[in-house]
Amino acid sequence: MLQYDFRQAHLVAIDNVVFGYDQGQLKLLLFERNIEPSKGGWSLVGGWVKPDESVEDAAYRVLTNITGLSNLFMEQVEVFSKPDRDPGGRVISVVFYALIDIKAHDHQMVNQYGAKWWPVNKLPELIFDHGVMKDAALQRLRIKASRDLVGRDLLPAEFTLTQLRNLYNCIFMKEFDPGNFRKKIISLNALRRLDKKDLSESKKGAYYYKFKNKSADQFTERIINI
Amino acid sequence: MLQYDFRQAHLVAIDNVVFGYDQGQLKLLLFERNIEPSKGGWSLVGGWVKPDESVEDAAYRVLTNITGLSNLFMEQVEVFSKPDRDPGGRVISVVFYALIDIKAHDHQMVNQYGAKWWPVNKLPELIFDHGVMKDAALQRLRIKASRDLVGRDLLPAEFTLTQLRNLYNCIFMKEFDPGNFRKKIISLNALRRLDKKDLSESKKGAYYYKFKNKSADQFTERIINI
DNA sequence: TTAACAAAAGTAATTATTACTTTTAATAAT
DNA sequence: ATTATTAAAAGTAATAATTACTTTTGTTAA
Repeated sequence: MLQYDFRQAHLVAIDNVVFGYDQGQLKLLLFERNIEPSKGGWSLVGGWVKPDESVEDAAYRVLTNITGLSNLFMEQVEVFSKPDRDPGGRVISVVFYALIDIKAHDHQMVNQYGAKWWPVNKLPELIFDHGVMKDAALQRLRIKASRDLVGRDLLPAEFTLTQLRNLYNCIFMKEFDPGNFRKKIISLNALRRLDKKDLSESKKGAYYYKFKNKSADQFTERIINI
Repeated sequence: MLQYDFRQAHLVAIDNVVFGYDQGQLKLLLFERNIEPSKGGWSLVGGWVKPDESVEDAAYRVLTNITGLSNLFMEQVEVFSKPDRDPGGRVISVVFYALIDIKAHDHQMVNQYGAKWWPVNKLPELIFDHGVMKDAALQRLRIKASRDLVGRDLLPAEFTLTQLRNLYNCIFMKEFDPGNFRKKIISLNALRRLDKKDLSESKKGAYYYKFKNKSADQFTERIINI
């Protein structure tokens, strides 16, 4: 166990880019930092990696502690390790992104930690390199969403194709053609249409859909061309 | 500098998946490990991350030391951090992949370190989780090669379209149609045809091509559909 | 009863992909 | 010299996917 040289050890942290979707907007969960350096600035959802856990376990632990949610979708993004990236000291940070249903998580716990949901296109100034981390995570989310339907973790269980399209509009920051988007999504055969309509947005009403089953949102086929 | 808790520090290493191309084959540079654990097994090109360098700097330093090459193309793949991944102790490893011209590097230095080039489809048993690391790196190489022409770092300066196609065949482990591949590559407008032919493979001879300029292999357009 | 509205369906033009066939330019054999 | 041989290079036609639209539908509110 001790044949390796432990003199050159590093502090390793994780930072989670937590995406949520609410009121037609893609949002990010941010913390108001209450310790120096950069006290008062806004940061991603971070924490230390413990000696006997993987970085994945650390990222998951930190996020479930705050949101009260389990079975979160999380994916590794990239390591940030410039020696001066954190003015408080040399910290290597592994970035993850997570997708969560804003309605489902424990708001009280989030509030108690001083966290707040911000629309991705109206973010406050982020500390350190967290802005770059967010950009990298969004790019990874786009790659994910270009191959798999990402609605399951962000939308309520029952949703309209218009809602799904709006989520994709937010993720890719462009307007998808309603007819073509509908055609493509239905061709994937991953959603089941319910005999129930949302009448709040139009006179005709839009059918509610739900995901068929757990594995049906994993495609090999491309949904969005990026 | 000392407001962070340095009691829970980690050993951080890098492992490079070094791809080369030679004699029509995609190859991997591997080391015969001369320390326990797994002495005698084959490993990726690894090294420790020093206190005041980024993981990118560490990966680059390790590889230039061994090959004598500079200006290497390298890209971060993923962090491997399961507590028991290395039986010698808890080591967090950041994996990179690199593309190098086998003909151009310092063979003597490579040999002196006990390294050897192995065809990717005839690899020896790799130590620890290095096999998984290799798979992840190959997948990243495919994503890269699906958007950018990757020949520049792997092929000699002048090459035929048949050679380039064979490289892509190796990377994607499938046979691309000669006519369609040619059509696609030429349409990218990234190569310049020389008034010179390679007559070793056919009676007619195949024109040599070279890359136009440094930035011409960065496309937004898709080359290969994955 | 009708106007209004977005949902949902349909369409036609364009572009990209695929699976081929034909022609070409050189060498080697006759 | 002529011809056979070879893979390179060019060409083609069918199919599939994408795009930019138009039309129809079902429901509510005026």
